[in-house]
Amino acid sequence: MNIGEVAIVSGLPAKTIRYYEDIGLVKPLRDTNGYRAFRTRDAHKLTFLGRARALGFSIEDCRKLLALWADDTRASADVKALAKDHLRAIDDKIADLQDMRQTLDHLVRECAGDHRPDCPILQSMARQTDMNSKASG
Amino acid sequence: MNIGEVAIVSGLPAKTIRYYEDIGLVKPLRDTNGYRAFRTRDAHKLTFLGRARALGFSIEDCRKLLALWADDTRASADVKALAKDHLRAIDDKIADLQDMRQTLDHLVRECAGDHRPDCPILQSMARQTDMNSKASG
DNA sequence: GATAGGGCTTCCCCTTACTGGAAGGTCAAG
DNA sequence: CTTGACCTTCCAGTAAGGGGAAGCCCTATC
Repeated sequence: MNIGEVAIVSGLPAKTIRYYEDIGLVKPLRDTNGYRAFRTRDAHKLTFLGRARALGFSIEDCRKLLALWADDTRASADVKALAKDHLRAIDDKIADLQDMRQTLDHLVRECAGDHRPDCPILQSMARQTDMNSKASG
Repeated sequence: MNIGEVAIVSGLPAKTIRYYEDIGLVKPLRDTNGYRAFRTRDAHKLTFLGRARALGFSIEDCRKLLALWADDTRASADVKALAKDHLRAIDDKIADLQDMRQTLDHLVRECAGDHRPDCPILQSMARQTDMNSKASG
């Protein structure tokens, strides 16, 4: 399979596949003309990578997952630990975003959104703390 | 104020403040020794930037917000529009993360997490579609 | 055989928003 | 005069690719 075909099969852009080769995630063969020659298992690996990335795993996590996948003697506990760590990271991100969301949503609701310059959103971001107002320049 | 002091006052790392000068967000004066000399309004600007960034606004959005903040004739509608766009972007991100979270959480619950190699997490990421299984290498 | 086109190759720069570090100037204290 | 904390600039790197140039390869068509 050439890169174009494996791109269709795996659902990944050719650019991404070349990048994955660069960083050692896949090692396709080469035809005599220099073209990459992907085997079926390379395609499967790329599909795997696409799924793992879609679940938000980092490239380095994907590298570990691939190693576990390839290891018939793996313990599912190791995979689960990776997944749970990632789940926690996702939860943290969601919490951060929800904090932002709440603050911003509140400000948006407070803002009249008319032709006048008065704006609680700007006021909130400009409000100086005591610490700041003490500093004179 | 030197950069160290304004870093404390604004809560931003000195490195970040230099970067903000590089990209034109703040324009501190210079002392004869070459040190940056921040005025009170520079410090306020940096605090504003820190707040806006904490709400997740991009640097380019921050640039627009600063311009609106500086413009006494602004319409609060313009600020509100920016904020609402950003709120939508946040909502999209949260939705994406929650999708990931749900899938991953499901897989984690399915996985025994023991010494055996059988792992629904890996299986899920490795599962080939019909399209894929048709491709032979 | 020449040509057109599409696919493939490598290479380098660009993105976001900084962070780390090296090499060196400046300032106040002892 | 030295020490140490501050400041300066510049270079490189981060995550995960995307864009695009310059050029080779392959097939079809004339």
